Amino acid sequence: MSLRLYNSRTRALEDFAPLEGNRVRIYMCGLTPSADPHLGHARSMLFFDVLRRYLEFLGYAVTYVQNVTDIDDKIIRRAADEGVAWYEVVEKYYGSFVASLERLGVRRPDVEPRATEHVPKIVEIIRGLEQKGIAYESDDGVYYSVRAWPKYGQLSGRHIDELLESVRIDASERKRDPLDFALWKKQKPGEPAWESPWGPGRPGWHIECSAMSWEYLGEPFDIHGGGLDLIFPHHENEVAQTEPLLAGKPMANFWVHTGLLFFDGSKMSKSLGNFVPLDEELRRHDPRALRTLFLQIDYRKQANFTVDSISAATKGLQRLGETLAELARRGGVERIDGPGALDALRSPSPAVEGMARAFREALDADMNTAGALAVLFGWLAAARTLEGDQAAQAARALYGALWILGVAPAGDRLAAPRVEATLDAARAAALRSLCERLCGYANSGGVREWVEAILDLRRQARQERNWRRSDELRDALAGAGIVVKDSKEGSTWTVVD
RNA sequence: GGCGACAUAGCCAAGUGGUAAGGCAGAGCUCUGCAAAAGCUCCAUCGUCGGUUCGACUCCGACUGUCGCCUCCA
Repeated sequence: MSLRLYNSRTRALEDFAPLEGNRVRIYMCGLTPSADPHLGHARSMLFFDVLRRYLEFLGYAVTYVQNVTDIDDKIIRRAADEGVAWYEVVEKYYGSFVASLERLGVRRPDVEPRATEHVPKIVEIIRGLEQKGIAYESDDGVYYSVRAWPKYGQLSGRHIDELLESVRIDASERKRDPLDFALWKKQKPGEPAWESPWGPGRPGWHIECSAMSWEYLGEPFDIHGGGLDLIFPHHENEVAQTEPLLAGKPMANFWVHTGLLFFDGSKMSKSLGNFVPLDEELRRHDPRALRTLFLQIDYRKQANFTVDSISAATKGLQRLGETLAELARRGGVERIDGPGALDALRSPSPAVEGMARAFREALDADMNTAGALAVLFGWLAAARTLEGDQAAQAARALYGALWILGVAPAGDRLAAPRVEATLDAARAAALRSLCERLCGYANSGGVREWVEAILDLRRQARQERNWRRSDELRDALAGAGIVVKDSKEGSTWTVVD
């Protein structure tokens, strides 16, 4: 029983094993921060976050590198448009990206290297290619000679002659072959530049990933990831730049590509402009629900995002959380965060053995997260019958599973209903005056106190079996955005969105 | 034009050569003063047409449809 992953390099499902000992080295193509990131970016990062967690669960020591391509044509253009420096553009959009990923529970990479900080390594690689006769200098830059590398096109399944038919020839570029691409771009007036043997300039797109993966992971490394749209030309060119210097070894053992995300039927992309910025999307929806939604879709498939699909994920996740809370309560288990939750899943007790095995089998099968989630849901009914120590084991194992998927409930959900007010100012004010009217006063405590004060009145009414009064109070609260639910243990309430 | 992916119930969506996971919605029931929540139960024969096979949703072919890459893109 082991992890099998689809390898784009070989176009086959393969058993995964590290190249070296227990260490798994992953390089993920991150962002070129020239515009607001969107949900599609999040999808890729989310998947690799789960892959990373699962590899850790399996006992591997994972090194995860995700680059920032912090200089390119679009960043320069954007800076000009906004009248700011190129690095301010980078800080703005990358900062927003990082903040959004944090909300999504995506762990920070071990290293987030930037292209502009790795010019020496970039130069070194270009030098090496020059020596092999694969790179050449021209008036405006240093180019990669596509025809000098026989394997060009292998990764993405292209043929040079076919590519040639549809290539767009940019007359401004001085290259020998239309398919050649820039390794180094010589400085033009007003552009930022770094020193190099070819004079001031900047790295071309692609070379930064060759340089930084090599720098931090060594060559070859285990897994190279990215969105499917990067396979050509980006990944193809990375391979072409790196492998001539590796004496026949592949740059990365596994290439893992995530499917693209669509919004109302067409691809989300910066150039099409048909997307909602990620940070805005995260204000509208529960980040964990977004995670769940993506986990319910095969990572390699195209996925169409619609607003409706998110509510289904939200509800399902809630049920999972409710059962977990119940198991934790019965078993007397505190919230377990992080890798500490994994032991119960690694060596499961009899009560959770079946679930643990099925859960792993699903993830072993090319990270079938949808299947893994289905295992959890399917197990819920059986789990609810557990008591005492068995409930404790079940709770721990479920914590572990949810940690791998990154959708473990927030701690406060388990302890008590969410009471911290997320009410907007208008509704909070309405609530305050409601409290004043009903109770004759409103202390300065805030939403929580006001709701509790009103609920006290209602409890009284219920004790007196004054159902009419009770319902009036419930309706009044509902009018202010507070939903009350009664159970045998008492009333709970939540703020409605 | 070249290359490729996908097509499963109202929606989202796993999966396998031997008679279809799961989530949401919907229906019934339990609980409840009522409501909500929660729980239990029910709810598809897998785009079309051929072929291979004892047997196909799963393999092959054709067709139709949707989408992607070939240009910046997770």
